[in-house]
Amino acid sequence: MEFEPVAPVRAYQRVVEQIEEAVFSGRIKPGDRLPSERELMVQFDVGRSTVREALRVLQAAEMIRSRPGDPRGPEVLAASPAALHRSMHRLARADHLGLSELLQFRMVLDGSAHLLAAQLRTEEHLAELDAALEAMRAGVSRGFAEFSHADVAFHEAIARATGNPLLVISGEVVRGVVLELIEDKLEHADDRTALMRNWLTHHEEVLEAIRDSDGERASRLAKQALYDNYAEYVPEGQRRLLLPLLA
Amino acid sequence: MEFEPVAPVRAYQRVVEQIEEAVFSGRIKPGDRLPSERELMVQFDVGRSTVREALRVLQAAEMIRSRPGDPRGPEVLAASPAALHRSMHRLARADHLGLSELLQFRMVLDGSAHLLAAQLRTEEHLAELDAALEAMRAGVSRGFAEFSHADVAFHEAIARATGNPLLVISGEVVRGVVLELIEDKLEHADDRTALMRNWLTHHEEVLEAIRDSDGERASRLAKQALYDNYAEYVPEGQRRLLLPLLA
DNA sequence: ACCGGTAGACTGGTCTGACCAGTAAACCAG
DNA sequence: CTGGTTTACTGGTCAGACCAGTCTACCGGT
Repeated sequence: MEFEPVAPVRAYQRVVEQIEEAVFSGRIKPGDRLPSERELMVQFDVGRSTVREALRVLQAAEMIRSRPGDPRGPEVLAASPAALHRSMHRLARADHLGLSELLQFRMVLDGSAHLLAAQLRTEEHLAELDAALEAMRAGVSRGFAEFSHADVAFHEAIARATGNPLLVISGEVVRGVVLELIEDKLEHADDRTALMRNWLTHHEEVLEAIRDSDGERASRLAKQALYDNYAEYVPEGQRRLLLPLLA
Repeated sequence: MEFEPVAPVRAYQRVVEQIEEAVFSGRIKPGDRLPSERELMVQFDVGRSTVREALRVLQAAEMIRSRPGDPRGPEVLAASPAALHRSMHRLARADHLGLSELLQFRMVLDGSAHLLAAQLRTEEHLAELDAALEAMRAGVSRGFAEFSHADVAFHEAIARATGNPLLVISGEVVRGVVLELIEDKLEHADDRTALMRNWLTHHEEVLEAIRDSDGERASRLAKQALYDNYAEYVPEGQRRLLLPLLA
């Protein structure tokens, strides 16, 4: 005989669930407005503080935004990776997530994204990638920040070429967290110009593979480049975790 | 000249920041207790509703937990992947993703997880997988729900064998959302016993490959099985999105 | 006809004070 | 020493109030 721990369901929690459900089911779409707090408290038959705590939770999840004075009520936001980014960042900060795991995950995502992008890309995607690469070339002489920005745009363009929002978002998030973990180390790198030129040639090779629809090559190049550029920051004992992905 | 949008900082937000800071900096450790709400409201010099909204935000981020009646106050929790899980789940559900995208992503994740698991698994992992497989065998005769439960356990064991929490969590989330999308179709499948036997043999093959440390084979088997079992539910025109992953 | 200012009716943000059900620890009777 | 009971708290919820801010619709001046 198995029992479960009993925990009362808080009123604010039930309010959250109902609103969440309405968003998930599509009954409420991004851009729509929720009724005002005073109206919600009538509809849910709870006090205003309960409504407000529910809205706070939804706001923390980046699902709504409310502004005082706006007579249209709280705005329902489009799904955004911000909350995901925050929680992943917190985990990394608490040492529950090391660079090796993040890098491993990024190699998985980027590798697959390159593979898929090479086979599914359209001419528009290629043009977008060309533009991003051009921006990177220009960025070399305009400082590391600018270059890094263009680099991110290139990777996002590849993810978009797969047509899969999950790959776009997870890639974006994990890339961001990795950068936050090692940005100080990159800041103090000796030869940043050589570094940038390195990355540039690598991206050119990748783009060529994608243009040739050679997914296998693009994927291998991407994973290898990640390893080559970041493995030095991974504790030695954990580098073997990354090797199986390079085979 | 660049200006930034001006937004007033809410009182509850400043409370959140201070508590967050104390946790991140280590001044407050997991297991510690926060002062009671009534105590916090004098320390921060704000009303109780403000304190409560701040605590709600922290609770939504899985950083604290509070229980009515506990005179020791709200408990500070250790960082846990639960928040990551929730935000990823929300994202996956709110984005109104199609089965093709979810399945594509799952093939990516499962494929890599199998590859890594095969090379990194220990004897403990193998024992765990053996147990899960045994539970699946028993489940065949005990109904679909039971079988499905054991199946999930098997996949989670593989993900855990990679040692990467990100693979575990994203796998869990995507698998869950996929199931939500097609569970009704599975419920009404004609020959569920044959279906279960099919899956069982497939899992046996996978486990063998993992035991042999043959990551390539395990990965290929996993992706192929996903395609074989789920592609029929994917709209025809979108199946080509999945094919590049089978190469 | 247009425009700028203004009045009013809202909004969310915050505070106060109250009540309840629940917990835990100290107390007390057996 | 044990088992109930008291007591002083806790968080959860509600009601009501005030404020600063924002829209909107109206209105008077040009």
